[in-house]
Amino acid sequence: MDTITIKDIARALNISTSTVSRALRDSYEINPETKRLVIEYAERLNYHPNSIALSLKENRSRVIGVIVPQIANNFFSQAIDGIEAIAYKRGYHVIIFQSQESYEREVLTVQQAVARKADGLLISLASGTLDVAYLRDLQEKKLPIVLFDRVSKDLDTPSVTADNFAGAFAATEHLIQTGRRRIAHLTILPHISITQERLAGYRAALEQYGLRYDENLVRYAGLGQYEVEPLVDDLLEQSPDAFFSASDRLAIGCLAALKKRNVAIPETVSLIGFTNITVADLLAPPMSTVEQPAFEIGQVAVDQLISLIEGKQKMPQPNLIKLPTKLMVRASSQIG
Amino acid sequence: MDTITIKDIARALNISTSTVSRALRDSYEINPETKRLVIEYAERLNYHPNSIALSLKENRSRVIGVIVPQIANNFFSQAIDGIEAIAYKRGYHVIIFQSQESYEREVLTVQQAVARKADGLLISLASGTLDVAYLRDLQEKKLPIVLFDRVSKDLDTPSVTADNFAGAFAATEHLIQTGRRRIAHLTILPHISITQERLAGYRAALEQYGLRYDENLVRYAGLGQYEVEPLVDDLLEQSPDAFFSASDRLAIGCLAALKKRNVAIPETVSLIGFTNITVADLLAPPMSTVEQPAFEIGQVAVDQLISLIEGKQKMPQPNLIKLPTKLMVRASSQIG
DNA sequence: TTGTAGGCGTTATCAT
DNA sequence: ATGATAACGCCTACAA
Repeated sequence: MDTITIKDIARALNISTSTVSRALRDSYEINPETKRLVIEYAERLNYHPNSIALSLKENRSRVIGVIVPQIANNFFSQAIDGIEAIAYKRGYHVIIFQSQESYEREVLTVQQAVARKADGLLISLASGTLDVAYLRDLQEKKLPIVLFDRVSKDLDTPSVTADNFAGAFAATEHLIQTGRRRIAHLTILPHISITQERLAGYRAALEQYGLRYDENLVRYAGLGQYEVEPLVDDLLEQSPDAFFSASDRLAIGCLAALKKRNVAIPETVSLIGFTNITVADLLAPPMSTVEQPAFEIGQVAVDQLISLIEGKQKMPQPNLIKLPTKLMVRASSQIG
Repeated sequence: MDTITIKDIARALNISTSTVSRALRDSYEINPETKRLVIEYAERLNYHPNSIALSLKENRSRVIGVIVPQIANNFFSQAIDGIEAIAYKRGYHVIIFQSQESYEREVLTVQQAVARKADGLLISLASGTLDVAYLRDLQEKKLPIVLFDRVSKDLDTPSVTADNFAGAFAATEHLIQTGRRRIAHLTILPHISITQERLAGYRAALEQYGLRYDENLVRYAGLGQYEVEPLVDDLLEQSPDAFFSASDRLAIGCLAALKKRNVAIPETVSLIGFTNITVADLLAPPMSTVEQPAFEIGQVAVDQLISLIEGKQKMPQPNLIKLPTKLMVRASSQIG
């Protein structure tokens, strides 16, 4: 694509590039007449400064690298929405990378983001990532990094998540208060941060209400499409009277499995809902949800990152920012 | 972030930057010993060439600008997934922009993408976009552009969509074949390409089966959250015996409205389904779907774009590429 | 086989 | 008020 540069303007107007540059930047030490001439001509030719040249000169790209396990996921696409909205307003653009839940790909894409000279990184860790040493290295090289959603306590950097503990507590408590006693918990990969926080919330609620924690009522689903059904079958053998699922995908899979088996339990299913679609309203019987503020998590995370990048970290922010979840009770019937 | 450059290596090894450059690019005209030295040292320091400097030099960024109405949308996030996957493999990165369904924002973001020196643009038009003249201008300046999903016949450039006509035809035909005669069509904004294609498919199917097209059975929903219910009410006054909805959002909204009103029609609802979630399986009564290949649309579109960028447009490709949809019959009962 | 110089587009510094 | 020059990091003629 042919573009016009400051040189073209200089040549056409028989002045030097420095004058053009100054005129365009509205320097005070320039003849108003020259200024007018330059600006008019530039507008007529639709001149825009070459941001690549600027990046090279200023040694910063105004690009934020975002690394997520996968884009095609309600939670992450909403988070990216929030990220893009704020980044745009503050003069940054967003390059998206997918780690595909793989540690190796994550390392590669982070390298790529660094090679692209991203000014900072916004990362939600892949489920395969157990070791964040490679991020610590980058941090020591002064690369601003902010984690969101899937965070790690092994990296001392601002991290933004939903309050998964409180959300899981509220969900479990709700089920207990409507009379359930054997609450099954269907969740995702055991070692990632959000799973552990949710599990802790679930356990805390059980404990507070004097219910015993039974690990037979907990199942961890991998990433496969067809993993949910057998797990639900497993859990059914424990005769639960409620399900608490840790994600949309699991909740829907769980409901589908129950429906297929014609089991009457789902009246009591609850889940961490990432979306605000009205699907939950449609499901019969209805299901309560815990809504995660995905959009806001993205916004806060990118705000943190830009503060780091621009060295504005004014007040010493708490390192782990937890955004509130919201329990949405769609329907509930007392039992027992 | 402090990075090491070719200069650092040159200084450390007491050679010139050109030698370092050549050694790293594995030039044949270089002393194997020097080469080894340079490469070893570079690896030890984890040297990576500055892609911004490269972009400036080569006058290309290896960045693809993607402009979508919104990211947090099943269809678009799946398409972006496909785009990112292919782009990554071919050495490109993806910068995401949202037009928020607004023409003005679209123009702005396209400008930004151009200012960012994107090598090419992948655009799904905002519903507010009626005039693509500004894109034609860019095209004349040799900027490669590919449209996908929401395309425009006013721009002569490769365009990739689902075969909306065939999909709508199949959906309507399915409903007719199971005995419906008054098929309501709930669709989106009237002027965008996909709406028109779907409407045409709907009409063609009616015609083929000797049913009269009745515009009272068609309603156009805007972008608002709460627009669907009143439209459904409207349609109910026409006593339809089936619904054909043009999107997930509409189908779900429609089902929810029907359920709320305790209307027994939904047994026959069908929709263009963008997702492969099992929600459809859960809904009672079940609903058939027409699946759109969002991921593949993204893949094909970016492939087209990269071909344009790299000037490889070997065979004169057909300008409008339509990818097949798939009718998924979840359940159907004959009536009448 | 290696070094020197120029240029990609821009701006800051130092003249004039 | 304006111009010449150098520099950001890299590559590549051209020279040695």
